[in-house]
Amino acid sequence: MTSSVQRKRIRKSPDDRRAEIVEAAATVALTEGLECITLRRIAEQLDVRPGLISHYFPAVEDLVAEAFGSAATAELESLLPADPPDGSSLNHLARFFARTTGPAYDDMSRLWLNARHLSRYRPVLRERVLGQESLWRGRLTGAVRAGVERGEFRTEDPDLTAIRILVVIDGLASHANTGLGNHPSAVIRLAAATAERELGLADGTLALATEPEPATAEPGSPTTEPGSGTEEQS
Amino acid sequence: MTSSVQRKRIRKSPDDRRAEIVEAAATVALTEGLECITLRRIAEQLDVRPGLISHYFPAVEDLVAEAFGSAATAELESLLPADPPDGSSLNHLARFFARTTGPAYDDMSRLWLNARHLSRYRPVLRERVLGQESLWRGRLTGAVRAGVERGEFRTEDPDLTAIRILVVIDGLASHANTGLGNHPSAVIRLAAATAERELGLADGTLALATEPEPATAEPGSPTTEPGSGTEEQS
DNA sequence: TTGCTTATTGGTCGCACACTCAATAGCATC
DNA sequence: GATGCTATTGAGTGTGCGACCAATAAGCAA
Repeated sequence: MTSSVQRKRIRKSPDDRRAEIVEAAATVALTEGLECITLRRIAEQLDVRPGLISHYFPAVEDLVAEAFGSAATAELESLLPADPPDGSSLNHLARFFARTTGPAYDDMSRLWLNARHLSRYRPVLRERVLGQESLWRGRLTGAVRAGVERGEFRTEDPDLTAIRILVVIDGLASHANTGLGNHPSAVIRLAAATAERELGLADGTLALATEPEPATAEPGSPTTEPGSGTEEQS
Repeated sequence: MTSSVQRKRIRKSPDDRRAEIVEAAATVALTEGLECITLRRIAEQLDVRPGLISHYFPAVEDLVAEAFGSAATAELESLLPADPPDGSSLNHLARFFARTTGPAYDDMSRLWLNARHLSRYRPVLRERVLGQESLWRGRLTGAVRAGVERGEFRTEDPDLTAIRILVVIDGLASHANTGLGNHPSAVIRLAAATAERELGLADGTLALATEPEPATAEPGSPTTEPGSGTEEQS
């Protein structure tokens, strides 16, 4: 299935090539899993030879960690932008929950699950996971704190509140590979409900505000590959 | 480094041998991970040849699923015995939380994480995981319902309550491979606190009742972790 | 003791993996 | 157009995996 004969080798700058490799690996990580990031698989995707991947990443584990970091960072940026758009904090969080509990987040749930398990064997990846965890927690804490300062939320400890919300999200994400659709809506809403309770909001507040949005220039992200369908694992 | 020379082959009944294989696989699953269940690894552990494992489990995936099921069932049985001991429902649950949030449960947390991820690629395992999930949920629901009937707990929907508790436990277990020790006690207590809120109990009710126990022949869990005391950084 | 069933072995095959390194060729520079 | 740097290739190493199967021997029954 490679693109026929290898006609001409294309020579790129190390920076470009490296970025290209990481991007390809991140895509594979999201769609097929971190253990599918192999020299052969990534090389095939980029139509180069496996040796080239080795050249840029002498140890595959480093590429795996980099791929996870890249995918997670990108997701967080689209999920909870560093500079909160002018809308209310409530809308900001509502959009966060709409996304994290919807099917659009399934790949990311799977990736977190994947990374957390693989961390058991891969120290470099584990460090990345820890870094991303504190990044996500910090970002959510910031969003909560901003809402508190605006008078929209009410909580004693924004940090603990963020942790409580994330624990619920992680708990729900645990089932990404086993039973997505069979959850009753009361379960799917668990994360938002937790946030509402923690932040002193009325029930359903964080669920309804998703649609009346002034369109913050966030169309379908171009990085999301729906297809591929090929899944194998020996 | 096998136990010296293969002196004499020992012939066992198929049932015994099969049980022995599953038990060994379950041990490996708990201590090293499900992907370490290989023909060679299990054969080495039992001091037999790999071919023998293949003979009893022509497809390794079946052994992996069986090993997970075996380990999970055993754990559940010790965690929430089917026939609740004569003690109060509150004690029953308190012991459950003491165990699930303590380090004694780390291996099991890792195993669940492992199995849930691996379910992505292994259909047979996925079915087992789904089965165990409903088993655990059912058992916890039963414990909750028993407490409600005794007048010790108060909840509208025991099933939903059980799910909410399990989601928190799963969320906490997500971090089994990436720093469980650095959680502040408020986080470790999250599961019990959720149960207390759900069941209409006062704060700390499910944490204190662990020590004044009439000794129900429950070895192995004297580690009443009051808190790891480590600070956290956001 | 002898014979027979079958649990167990030993060996082999094909595959996928990470990693290494000398040889090659793209391309910017002169 | 020639030159030199180096990004890229091709070929090969060794390991571990699941799966397969004919040969072997353990231990029960006759």
